[in-house]
Amino acid sequence: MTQAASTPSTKMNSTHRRLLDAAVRIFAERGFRRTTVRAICEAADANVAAVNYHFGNKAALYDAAFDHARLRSNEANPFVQMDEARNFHAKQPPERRLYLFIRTMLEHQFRDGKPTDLTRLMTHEMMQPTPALDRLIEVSVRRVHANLVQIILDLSPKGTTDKQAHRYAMSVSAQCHFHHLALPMIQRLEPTQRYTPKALDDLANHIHRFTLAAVRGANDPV
Amino acid sequence: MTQAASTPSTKMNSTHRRLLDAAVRIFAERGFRRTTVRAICEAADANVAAVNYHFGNKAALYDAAFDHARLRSNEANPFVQMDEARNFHAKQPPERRLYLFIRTMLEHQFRDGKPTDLTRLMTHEMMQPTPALDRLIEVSVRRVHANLVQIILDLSPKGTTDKQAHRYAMSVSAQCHFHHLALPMIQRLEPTQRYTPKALDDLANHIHRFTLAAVRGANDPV
DNA sequence: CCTGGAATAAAACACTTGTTTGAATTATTG
DNA sequence: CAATAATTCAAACAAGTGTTTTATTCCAGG
Repeated sequence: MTQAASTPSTKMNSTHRRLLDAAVRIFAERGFRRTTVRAICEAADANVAAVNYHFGNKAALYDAAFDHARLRSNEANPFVQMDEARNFHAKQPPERRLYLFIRTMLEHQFRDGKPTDLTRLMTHEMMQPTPALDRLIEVSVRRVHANLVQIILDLSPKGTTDKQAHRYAMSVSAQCHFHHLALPMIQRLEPTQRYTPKALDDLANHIHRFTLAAVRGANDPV
Repeated sequence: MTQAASTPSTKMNSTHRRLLDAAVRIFAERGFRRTTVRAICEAADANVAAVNYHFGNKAALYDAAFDHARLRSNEANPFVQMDEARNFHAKQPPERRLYLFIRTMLEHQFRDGKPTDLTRLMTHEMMQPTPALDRLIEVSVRRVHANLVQIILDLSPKGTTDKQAHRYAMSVSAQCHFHHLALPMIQRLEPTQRYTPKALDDLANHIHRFTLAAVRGANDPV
């Protein structure tokens, strides 16, 4: 019989985990449609039937891989869970919180100079959304966005509306996400561009200053 | 025999053009991998063999469709060719040129409230680049980016380096492109968000003010 | 050791999909 | 009109792919 899908990670079979790891990596690389279960099984050193035995089918494996990537990413760097970061830094001035937000976001997206598996999976979801995207948004994106809006509100003049703050938040998110969303274009436009820790630092500083000047400058009258 | 690939548009066969139109639409919708030549032929009311007869194979049809979309887009709105817009507005003050740049970019990307076919094709290229991306960049993106950098330089204080201007330009492009690159996420985060002409107008104004305040504000010391 | 279920493996199945073939049809041209 | 080329079409091919089947191996618990 097929193994239960929600088996706790502790009693996971070895091939179960190997399949999951390979799936994350290859799905992130090629997206759902372009990856074959045979490629995953080969990478996981497992038989072709293993996917259906352990997960039911390819789609279920994809969902499991997405969740696995999200959990693994949070384990690797719990600080990156934005809602915790918010509490952690609640006492800091909003300028500082904005910087930490930007910096954390960028570090979450790039690792060893290239987008993380989770980031790549999410980017693929932008092109062909699946239920995994809805889950990710409800579980993480919505709270992160709310935190950003709050930071913006905290450093905006009184009377700033939620709608205005939302727009500013979008401009910040845009600057943070653009670099992985448009990576192929950026790389071709500026081949020397790198995403080393140092470069991410510079980038975070740029976005921070850019945003701070904008928010402190003119206010949208609308 | 197969029809020459570079047949001038004037003597294009009828099914040739129908295939191209259908290809643009469906490739834009689903990307290269997920669209089948059968789907295209059905939409074009042509036989399955028509693709190979008129274009050689699926990949060549894709390339042709990409070029077709680019040319058609330029024909539909020649003002949108940024390098022409630059000459056209060379006499305007840089603030005005920045606004026109942003506005034109947004209008180029959204049509009737949703991304244009060319924009969708380009977004797919972000996920799985093909030679079509390199062509697009050399033929259009590079010049557009250079124009933006020049605008930034024109409204920055003296002593602003190209590297700084490049960073500012990236922040502007990010804000312009984010809305179609991350559309599925934005729609789920803010379901009321629309991209009507009026909304694009507001958005352009926001990005314009945001950027202007940032550029006029602090300068990156790096 | 024996046994029964869990896990793995090899093979095959059913279906999709890009491509080709070869005949039929239509258009062009001398 | 005749003939030659261009185009369309139905059918089939070959390769790839998700999934299933069936048999075999592995391995705890009796």
